[in-house]
Amino acid sequence: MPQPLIRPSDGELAILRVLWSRGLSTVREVHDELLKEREMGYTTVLKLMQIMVEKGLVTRDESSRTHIYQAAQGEESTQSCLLNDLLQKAFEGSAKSLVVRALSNTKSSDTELDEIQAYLDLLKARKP
Amino acid sequence: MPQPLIRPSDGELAILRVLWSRGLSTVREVHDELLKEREMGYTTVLKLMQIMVEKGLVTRDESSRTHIYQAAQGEESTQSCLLNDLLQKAFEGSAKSLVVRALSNTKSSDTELDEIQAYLDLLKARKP
DNA sequence: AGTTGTCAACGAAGGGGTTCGTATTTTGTC
DNA sequence: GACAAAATACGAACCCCTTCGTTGACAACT
Repeated sequence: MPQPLIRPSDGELAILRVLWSRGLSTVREVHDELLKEREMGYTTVLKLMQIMVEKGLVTRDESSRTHIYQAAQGEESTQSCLLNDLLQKAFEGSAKSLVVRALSNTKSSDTELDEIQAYLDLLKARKP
Repeated sequence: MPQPLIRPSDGELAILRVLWSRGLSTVREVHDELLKEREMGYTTVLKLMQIMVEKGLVTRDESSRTHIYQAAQGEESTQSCLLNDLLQKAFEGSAKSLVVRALSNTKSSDTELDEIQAYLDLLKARKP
């Protein structure tokens, strides 16, 4: 069976972002990283990460005094989860609508457009 | 200046969906529509819509006894708002990542892929 | 006129997320 | 060993969202 795939809250997502980019990390390391974006207490991050353990969003190694955390689900899986949620709730399940809206929204570079194009071609080629 | 553009919650979004598709509606009409999807009390919808008035998500005509509501912001603006939010929080602002993830996620029909393709071409053509 | 039905308004309660202060335990230093 | 620093654990508080029961006003019907 596939993973449970839990939809993280905003605060949890901020922590996951740090874990994805840093890999194995302590609470202090995550806190230091988050401080670069906004002010928040150390225990706030700690509490959040403890809850995330219970939810299964992260795992931790408790063998040493300072616990070491890591994300339990990958960045791509989580992105898919959040995207699917938004897709159903705001786009009636139409991926096309979502993609077009996303493209019209932001100024993408030519390079990016080309990469999307390439991916589209790949998808089409795969079809029978 | 552009509209404030408020990010609706899940419950609010469900109501907005009804208002977008129905146009001017009473609380009862919205409630009846939502009942098709899931069970919920009339006053629950009423309360939500009252709060949405305060937030500016909907407007209402109170001239008659049964108030008549309508969405204050368009569907597309709201989609953009939600999409931008997700873009920043889960995709580091990269529209390309988001689009690719969305495409890889869902089985889009050939027709849809073609439409996306056409939109891509349009975007490219607009570039200098 | 009285009863029944519909509606808006209000308040309260519960759950989840976020924040942080405090207490406790462990580690390291003098 | 005493003291300071660092980490975890715990619990409380707050806010937002959601849900609904109750109340009071208005309307319609008999």
